[in-house]
Amino acid sequence: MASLKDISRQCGVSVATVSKALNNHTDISEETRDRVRKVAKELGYSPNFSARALKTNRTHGIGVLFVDEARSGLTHDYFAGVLDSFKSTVEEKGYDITFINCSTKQPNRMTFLEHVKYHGFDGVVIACIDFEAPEVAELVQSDVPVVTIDHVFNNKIAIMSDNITGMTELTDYCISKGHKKIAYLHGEPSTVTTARLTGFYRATDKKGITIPDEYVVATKYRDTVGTYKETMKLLKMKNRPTCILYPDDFSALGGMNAIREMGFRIPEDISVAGYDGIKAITDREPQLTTIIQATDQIGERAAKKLISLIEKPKTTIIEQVVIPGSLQEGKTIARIV
Amino acid sequence: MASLKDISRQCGVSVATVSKALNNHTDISEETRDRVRKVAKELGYSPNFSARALKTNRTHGIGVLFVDEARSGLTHDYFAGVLDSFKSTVEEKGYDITFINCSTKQPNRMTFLEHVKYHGFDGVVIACIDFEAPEVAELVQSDVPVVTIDHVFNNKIAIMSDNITGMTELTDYCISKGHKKIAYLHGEPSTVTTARLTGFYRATDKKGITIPDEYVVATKYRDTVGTYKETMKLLKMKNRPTCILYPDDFSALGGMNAIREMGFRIPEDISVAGYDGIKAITDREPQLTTIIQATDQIGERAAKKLISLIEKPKTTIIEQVVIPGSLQEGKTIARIV
DNA sequence: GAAATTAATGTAAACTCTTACAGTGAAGAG
DNA sequence: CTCTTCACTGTAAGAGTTTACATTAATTTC
Repeated sequence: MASLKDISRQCGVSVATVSKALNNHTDISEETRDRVRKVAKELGYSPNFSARALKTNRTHGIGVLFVDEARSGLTHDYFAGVLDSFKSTVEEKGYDITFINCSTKQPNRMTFLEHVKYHGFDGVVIACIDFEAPEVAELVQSDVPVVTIDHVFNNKIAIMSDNITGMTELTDYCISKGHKKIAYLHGEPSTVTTARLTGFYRATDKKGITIPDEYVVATKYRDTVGTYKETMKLLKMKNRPTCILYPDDFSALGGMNAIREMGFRIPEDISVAGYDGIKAITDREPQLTTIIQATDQIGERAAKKLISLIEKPKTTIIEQVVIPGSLQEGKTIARIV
Repeated sequence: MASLKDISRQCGVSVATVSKALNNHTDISEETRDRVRKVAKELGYSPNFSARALKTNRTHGIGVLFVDEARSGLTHDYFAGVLDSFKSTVEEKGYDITFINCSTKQPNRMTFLEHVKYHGFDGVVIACIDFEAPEVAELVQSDVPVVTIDHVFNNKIAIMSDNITGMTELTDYCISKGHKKIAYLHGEPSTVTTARLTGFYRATDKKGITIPDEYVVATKYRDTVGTYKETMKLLKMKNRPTCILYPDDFSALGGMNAIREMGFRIPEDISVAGYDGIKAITDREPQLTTIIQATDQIGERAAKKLISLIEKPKTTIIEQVVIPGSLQEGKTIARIV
C-alpha cells in the first residue's frame, strides 16, 4: 500500500509537504498541492488510520456497549432503533462505531474499559440491562467521555426515555376509558422499570384508585412465556382486572394469547397495552395500544451530546436529557362502564 | 497512559523484553515475565491498538456493510438477526466489528473501499439491498477478504439463505392445502427475489398449476402500504386468489389489514403467508405461516468463513454456502376444497 | 579447558503519520 | 545594499509496538 513516502519520492518533495498538501494546510502552493493530489490518486494512496491515531491520539472512533440479556441487543427492537439513529448521526460527523467486545466466551478477554483504552475510542455510548455490573461501572467511572441511555450515573450525561410520563399517560388513558381494575406486569428491577412503576402509581393515586398488590407483578422484559403465565393467574382471580398493562409490546403478545385462550375477547372483555411502539406489532389489527418511544431522537441526542463532550469537553453541560414518548391509542383498550 | 517504555524503565529491562514478556514469548524467564506482568498491572498498562496495528499490519477488525433502503439495516429484523450472530461469533475469536461508514451526508466521504483500506480491516462482510451499486462492486472486487450474504459474486464466498427451496416448500404447503389460485406479491428485483420466484414457479409447475400473470406482482420489501394496495387489487378481481403470499412477514401485515377491511376472514376466506420468521409477528394469533430464515446459522457461517479466509487464505474454499430455512406452519393457510 | 550449545536479554529498525521548527530564496522596504 | 518579510518546503522527532538479529553469560560436550 502506497504511503506518504511513496508519494514524496514520486513527487520529489518531502513527506511533510505531502502530508500537508493532502490535509489542506495553507502553507503549500496550489501547484504542489495539485501535483501531490494527482500522484496520490495514481498510486491509490490511502491514509493509514493507525499511524494517524498513534500520532494524534484521536481515533474518531466511538465504542458501543449494547448488551441485553441474551447477547448484544441488536435484535432488541428498542435498542436497535436507538443504535440505528445513533449510528447515522455520528457517521455524518465523521465518526465510526465499533462494538465493545462483550463476548464472555473468550479465553482471556479484556474488561470493557480495557477494550476501550486499547482501541482508544474517543467516546463511548452505553445502553444495557445491567448497569449494576462492576465492569460497566468501571467503564462509566473512567475518564472516557461517556453517554448512557436510560440510566443515570453521577456526573455523567444520560439520555432518558421519559418512562415516568409515558407510563402516567398510558395509565391515565386507561382510567379515562373507565378502567379501575388495572393490572401491571412490569419488568425486572431497573431504572426503566422503577420509572414506569412511578408513573403508574402516580396516575392511579391521582385518581384515587387503589391497585391491589397482586395486580402488580414482575416479569421479564420481552418474555412471552412469563407474561402468558402471569396473565393466566390474573384471569383466574375472583377479582379479575379489566385491563392489563405489559412490560413491552412483545411480551404483551404472550398475554394476549393467554387472554384469547381463556375465551376472553380483546378489548371487549379484557383491555391490554404494551410499551415501545414496535411497528411489527402495532401495525397489526387489532392495533396494540402502546407508548411509542422516540428511538430516533434518543439515538440522535445521545450522538450529539457525546460528540459535543468529545470535542468541547469544557462547555458541554453534563445533564440528563429526557425524551418524551407518545401514546398510540390503538384498539386494545375498550371503554367500559 | 502507561506504555511499554514506562514498564521497561520501572523494571530495569528493555522494551523488547517487556513486549515479549507480555506476549508470552518463550525466550523470557518466568521470573522476568511475572515481574513485568506485575508492574504492567500496577501502572494500569493498556496495549496500544494503533501502534500494534501499524507494526503488524493486522487489526483484528472486521468491517460490516449492512445497508437497507433507509439506513443501516439495523432495524431490519432479518439483517439484525444475522448481524447479531455474526458479531457473537467473531467476538469469540477476538475480532471486533466496525460499521463501514455509509452516511451519504458527509462532506467528502470516502468510498466503502477507501474506508476499509483506511481502517485496515482484516475482512469485510456485506449484506445489502443494492449489490449492484458501483461502490459495493469496487469493494467486493478488491483484494480484501470478503463474504457476502444472499448475493453471489464471482470467485467470492457467499452465504445464502436457501430462498429457492424455502419458497418451494412454502408454495408446496399451500398447494397441499388445496390452493390453486395462489397470488405472490414479491419484492423488487434482487438475488433474493429471483430465487424465491424460481422456487414459487418450480412448485406450481410441478403440480401443473398455472398462475395468471396478474397474480404475481412486485412490491417493495417491508412496505405495508404497497402490499395493502396490491392486496386490495387482488381482492377486487373477478377471479380472486384464495391464497396470497407476501415478500416478508412485515409487509404481510399490510395485506392482512386489507383483507380484513374487505370483510374477509383469515384464513377461512383468504389464506396468507409471509417470509422471514420474525417473532414479533409470528408469535401473535393467528400465527402467521412463514419460512423461518436461519439467521443464527447464516451469521455464524459467515463469520467462520470470513475468519478462515483471513487466517488461512490458501486453504479456504471459495464457495457458496446455502443455509436452509424451515417452514413454520402457523394458522393462516386454511385447507380448502 | 576450549568449543559448542542454550537461555535470556538487549539493540535497533521499521511501520506511517503529524507537526514544531528550521531553512531557503525571492520580493519588498528603507 | 542590507534587512525584513513572505511563501513555501524540508528536517527530524516522536507516537508505541514488534521482531530479526546481536550479545552475553552460563552450561554442556568431548
